[in-house]
Amino acid sequence: MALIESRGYRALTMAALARELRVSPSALYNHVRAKQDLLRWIQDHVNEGIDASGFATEPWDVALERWARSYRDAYARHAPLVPVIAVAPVAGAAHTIAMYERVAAGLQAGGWPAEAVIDVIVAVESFVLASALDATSPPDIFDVGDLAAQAPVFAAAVAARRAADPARAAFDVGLTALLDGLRTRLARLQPAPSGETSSRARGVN
Amino acid sequence: MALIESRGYRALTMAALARELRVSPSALYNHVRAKQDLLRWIQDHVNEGIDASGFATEPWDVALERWARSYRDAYARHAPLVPVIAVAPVAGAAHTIAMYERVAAGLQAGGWPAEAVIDVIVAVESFVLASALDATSPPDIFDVGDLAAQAPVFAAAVAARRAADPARAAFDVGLTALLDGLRTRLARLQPAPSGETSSRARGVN
DNA sequence: ACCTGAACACCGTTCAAGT
DNA sequence: ACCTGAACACCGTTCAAGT
Repeated sequence: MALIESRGYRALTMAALARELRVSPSALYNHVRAKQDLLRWIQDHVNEGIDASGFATEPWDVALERWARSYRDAYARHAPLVPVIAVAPVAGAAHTIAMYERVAAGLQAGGWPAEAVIDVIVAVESFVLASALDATSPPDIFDVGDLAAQAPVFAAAVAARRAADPARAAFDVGLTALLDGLRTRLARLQPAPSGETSSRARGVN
Repeated sequence: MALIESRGYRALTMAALARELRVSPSALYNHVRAKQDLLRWIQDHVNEGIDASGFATEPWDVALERWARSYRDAYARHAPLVPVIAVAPVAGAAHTIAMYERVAAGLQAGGWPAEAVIDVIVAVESFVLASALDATSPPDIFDVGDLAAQAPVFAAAVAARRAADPARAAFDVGLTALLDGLRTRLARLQPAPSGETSSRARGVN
């Protein structure tokens, strides 16, 4: 059905979708209560393609990094869904729930206490989703224009930033820092494990 | 002019604004090229209220934390602007540029190299904006409904999460980790300073 | 159970015409 | 320079009527 959004989200209108399916717009409301339902359906489909496989085999931090990168790349291609996700409840979205189950199980196996698991997921997810949005922003977004004189340090910093993919560079800085900080937090949360370093601790399973 | 959005963003329609100003809708287009202009104007106004004062007096990490908290709280009250910010160029928005100037100057004075400053800002800002969006999400967003059997670990983790303000708890976890990781990165970037600890280093000015 | 066709209540925006 | 009024080209959604 909705495999046909190859023409961007701005064109994803109920009338256009109906035309694609050679059906009248009102017919869609036999399969969907509102457009919001359709977007949640697409979201669940996108989430099915996110790589959460590492949580079954790798240390939690390695798996979390792989998941975060896969998550960001997926939503960089589906940026208009980002504001939807923030509000849409997860109930009924089977693939989405399956993804969260893998992440939660991996974190808990890695030593995170149950009451902290969701906070970690939400924190990483927040950073990931906004970074996906950032990846779609115009490259000249930080050009100060004729106000450069009032912001010399900022303008110079913008000019000094010449990475091939600035949005990815910022994502890398943030993700690395976030993971590093989470490792530190977990290490403080639990007594030092025997033998392994804390960043590689698998915990019980 | 636009001090009158006390009735929420869903009601912020060109027609409603025109009615508020006792003017016809088409008259607005003498002051604004499109609705997007209006939203950027409001954004600049919101940014004026964000606390970036710490960068002139405090160590960079203390100032960054204060800025991030103030930033999140402001946009938790203006969540519909978040998707706009991600795309809207900064040019012409005087207060927004002034804010970035303070942040950039503070980071550079704290020892961050010019070419890394924007990446740090973008990373923190991404996390902040998505957390603001998250703060407006319904509290039952993670209820798995009738799929609980397929996601036992996740469902248990959701149940174990009983903070008074879950969104703020996740924000705290993420911000603390992010700042911690950034301190570590800066310490690795520069040779150990004399006398002070790296987290308190002010650098040159 | 699923469709059509007409209609409704909106959107943002343009443009000729006025003062 | 700034306004009005009418119009345009859309939106998502509802609902009676058909098969």
